[in-house]
Parts: sequence; C-alpha cells; structure tokens
Amino acid sequence: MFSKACEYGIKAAIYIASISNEGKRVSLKGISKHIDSPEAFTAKILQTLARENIVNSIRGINGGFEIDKQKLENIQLADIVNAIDGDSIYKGCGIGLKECSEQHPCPIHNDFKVVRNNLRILLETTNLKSLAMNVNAGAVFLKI
Amino acid sequence: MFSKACEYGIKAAIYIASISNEGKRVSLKGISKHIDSPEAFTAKILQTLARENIVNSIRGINGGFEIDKQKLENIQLADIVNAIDGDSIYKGCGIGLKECSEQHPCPIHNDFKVVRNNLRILLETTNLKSLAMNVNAGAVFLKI
DNA sequence: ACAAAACAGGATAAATTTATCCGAATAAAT
DNA sequence: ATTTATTCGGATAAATTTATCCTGTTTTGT
Repeated sequence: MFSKACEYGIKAAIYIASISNEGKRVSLKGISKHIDSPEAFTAKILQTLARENIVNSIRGINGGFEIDKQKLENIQLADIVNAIDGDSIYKGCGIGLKECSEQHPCPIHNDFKVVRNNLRILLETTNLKSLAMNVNAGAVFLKI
Repeated sequence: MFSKACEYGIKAAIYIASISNEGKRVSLKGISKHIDSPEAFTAKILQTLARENIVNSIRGINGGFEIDKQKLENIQLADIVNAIDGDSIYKGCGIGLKECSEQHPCPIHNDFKVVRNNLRILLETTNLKSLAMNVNAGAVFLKI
C-alpha cells in the first residue's frame, strides 16, 4: 500500500504531533526509538517533511522536530503521503494504466474507484491533531 | 498499491480469461503484446500463476496459456493478488505494525479497516469471468 | 527423425527502494 | 572559546523489485 518510507513518515509525523501537542519537541533519536524505525533513513524522510513545511526542524543542542500547534488541525494524512509517495495510490489506476477514466476504463475501474475514493477521503479528512490526541490518550499505538 | 508484477499478473489473467472465454489459448508473446508488458518478466509471473493452478500452461507448438472455462467464475481477483503479492495489502496494517487489532490499534486502524475491507470484498468477489466478458465486449481496456 | 514454436527455469543485470556512514553546519550550554 | 548535541546533505551500500538472456525441455507439424 504505502512505501516503507511513507509508513515511517506517517508514524513520525503523528509522534511529532503528539509531542508538539504537549508543547515539546523531539529529536530524531527519540522519534526513531519511539516508532521503531532506522534512524538514518528516518532522518531522510524527516528532511523531506521539513522541506515540505510539514514539520519544523531545529538544529543544535535541544534541537529536534516539532509542528506548529496551530497547524496540527490543518495537516492531513494526505499531505504526508503526498510528500513521500505522491498521490497515485489514491488517484491512479489500480492496474497501472496511464489513461484510465470513465471514457477509457480498465477492467476494475468502476469497482476500484470506490475503494480509491474511500482511501482518498480517509487521507484527506484525517488530520494530525486528532491522531495525535489518540496517541496522547494512550488509545492507539505507534509500534509493535 | 499492487506491485508491478501483480499489475501485469492481473492484466495477463484477465486477457487469458477473455481468450479462453472464446475457446482459444494465447502465447506469452500474444499476452505481453496485448497488455503491453515486458515479455520475460511476464513469463515469470505466468509461471507463478501456473504453479498456483490459476492458469494452465501448454508447452510446444500451438502452446500457450489458457484457463479452464468452468473455472473462470471461481477465480477471484484475490486469488491472483494473493499468488503474487500476498494478502497484506488488504489484510495488513496500514502503517506496517505487526500487531494491529482492536485491542492494539494503530492510529489509523479504525478508519483504515473500512477501506481495507472494501478492497478485500472487491478482490474476493470479482471473478475473472465477469472481467473477461467486459473485455470481450470492448467495454473495458487492458492497455494505454 | 527433424525442425520449429513454445514454455521452464537458472543466471544475471538494471533500477528502485531501503538503509547506513560521515563530515559539515548550527546552536545551546559551559 | 570550546564542547556537545543536534540536523543537513552527499556518498555509498544493501536489499528488493523489475527486467533480460540463455539454455533446456516439450510438443506439434512436416
């Protein structure tokens, strides 16, 4: 479904959001430990998210990553997926046709568009704040 | 979503089904030309599908691939996806947790399970016969 | 028998994704 | 100022996926 990079990216973003929600920030080391991901690889992904202005990165001692608290509600999962994997998962053809539309549908176009649309709506309407709050509440988990 | 191998596999199976539906069989060359896929790579995928008894492969002159006409209705997309990519796409956790359940949910578990289930149902209830018939009727397309 | 057409399968190569390493830049603490 | 903790980013390596090649085997037609 999502690439490994995207899975790490989603988990990292949610974790950063949950920490930012508490007014703190967290280092790369803290993130990769908490979400159980390879540190250097996670660093690359966070760089991407930073470049896309989804997370803020702060260098130096007591540095780390954080997300503006006011932005939390306005960052959707789709923003993260888009930054890392692009939008083909929830917009492209299920079997990889370049042109797949009502006028020129692939064999699974009609059934698949429903699934794709559910996924699109899920990604576009789920914001980091709600996810972070569930993590803060201990209702959901980021590893194992 | 699906691997390239799986996309080719689905397209190939549907095409073989559409030819089998007309009482004929088709060669690897014919398949890869028709679905626009690399020949040798497609051969590997068809070997997998043959090993899984989804398609029959016939060697020698006039050989090729075919699917028993009576089986067409009983082969679901899920069988093909399973043979090539496994079932993690429509059964696994969205962000790759090994344990993701009602008792130990990942942050997107609840929303995601709906999407995953839609996909599962789509794959498990769509059979090759109906797809092949749409191809035969010229209503849907396998390339471009 | 022989030639031709076709799949099987092992070896290999290319491309992409995943992962690691390291020196440089940055910023705070001492 | 110096040390320390931290991210940045380029280089490289490992693993996986995608793709190709080639030899062998099977089957049919002549």
